[in-house]
Amino acid sequence: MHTARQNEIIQKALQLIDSNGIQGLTIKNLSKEIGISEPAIYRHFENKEDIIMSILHMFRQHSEQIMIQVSKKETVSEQMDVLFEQYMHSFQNNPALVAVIFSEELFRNEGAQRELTSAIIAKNMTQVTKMLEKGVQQGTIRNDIPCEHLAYMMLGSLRLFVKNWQLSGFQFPLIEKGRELISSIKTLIVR
Amino acid sequence: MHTARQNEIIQKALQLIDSNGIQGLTIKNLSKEIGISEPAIYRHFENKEDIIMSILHMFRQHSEQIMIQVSKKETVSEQMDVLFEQYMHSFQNNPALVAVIFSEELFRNEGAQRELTSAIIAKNMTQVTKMLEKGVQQGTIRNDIPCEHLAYMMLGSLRLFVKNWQLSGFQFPLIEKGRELISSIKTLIVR
DNA sequence: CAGCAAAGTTAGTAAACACTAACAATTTTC
DNA sequence: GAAAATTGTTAGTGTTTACTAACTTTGCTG
Repeated sequence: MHTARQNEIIQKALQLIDSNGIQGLTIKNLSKEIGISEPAIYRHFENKEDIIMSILHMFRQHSEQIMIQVSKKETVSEQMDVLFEQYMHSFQNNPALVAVIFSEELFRNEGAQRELTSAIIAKNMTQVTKMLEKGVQQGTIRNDIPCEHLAYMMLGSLRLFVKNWQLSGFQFPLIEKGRELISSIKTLIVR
Repeated sequence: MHTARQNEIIQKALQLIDSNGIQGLTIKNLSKEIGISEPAIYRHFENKEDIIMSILHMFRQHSEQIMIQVSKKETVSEQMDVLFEQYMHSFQNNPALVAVIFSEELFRNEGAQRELTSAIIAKNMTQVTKMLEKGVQQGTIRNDIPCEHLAYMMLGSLRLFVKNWQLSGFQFPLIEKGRELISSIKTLIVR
């Protein structure tokens, strides 16, 4: 789908956003980071909007990949483990990705960015909610609380947790602490 | 502390960020919104950075005010109610505030912004964690889960919930649905 | 190895950006 | 009600922004 250079540009763009926010993503910074001239960027992407949309598409694809892995597991308990584990590994391997899970805040300009962003989040919430509902049906998840609320807690705490990891300057072991967090969540909602 | 015009500028700046992200906050937009010329802005704030810092200070003060209200309640259960209730009312009255609770994503430029932002979030987490720990000591909060994890769930779900409200275009009744969410959380962690 | 497409360059554009200088109106103060 | 401070204006600064035109280098292909 993308050439090597295009992937390089997407990755560097992500890192620029990660370290300086959306305002850090300029064509100048990007070309400097990669080591080519500004106009060379336009040999690979039509415009800046195109780069941002590619970042969002990449993240969506990434999320979908995780959900595929999740759906391979049979019990909801295992699915929750895989969901967390996969996300934690993604962030560990590519810390710049943390910037994108909060993309709602970043990409509020263009209509297209906005819509894609909303869609990704909504899909995430829906999928997790459905996963939990299946658990309720199977009798493995407690049934006295709306699954939407459980999904808020799962995804909300995951997001805040990862954000704190970033704000701390990646000071604590993400995967290890992440396992402890999901374990706590499971204690609360698995029966 | 601030003059009427300064407060007006802060509020409009907040609204600009809310509707178009941090990139929507320009002196031109701001002056247009208020109905004065660009240089007139500089009669009230030294520079743009100054405006942004004032937004953050306002939000910090706002949060502190809420925590004061919270600390007036005796039981942790009541404190949780007040915490949620106060935040929900704040967002209901001033939806633009939603943009600021995710300020970590917005203000990643300057060192000063970054630090203040991190400090606000860290303080929030610490205060809620301590509140829950007191509950554990009093025997009202379950003691089989680290309070830090409970704080992640409380604040994380609150954030994601409010964000969804914003993304939905304020379609659902925030306060009502918020009460349901905190009720669910309490079912899980109050014993 | 000629031909050609892909990927790079330098030099430039217009628009937007934060901000300033100089002056004018308005309001406050004594 | 004059002096002074405050708050506004118009016109401009230099810098940064995304992006383009025109030309050159690189690397692959028949």
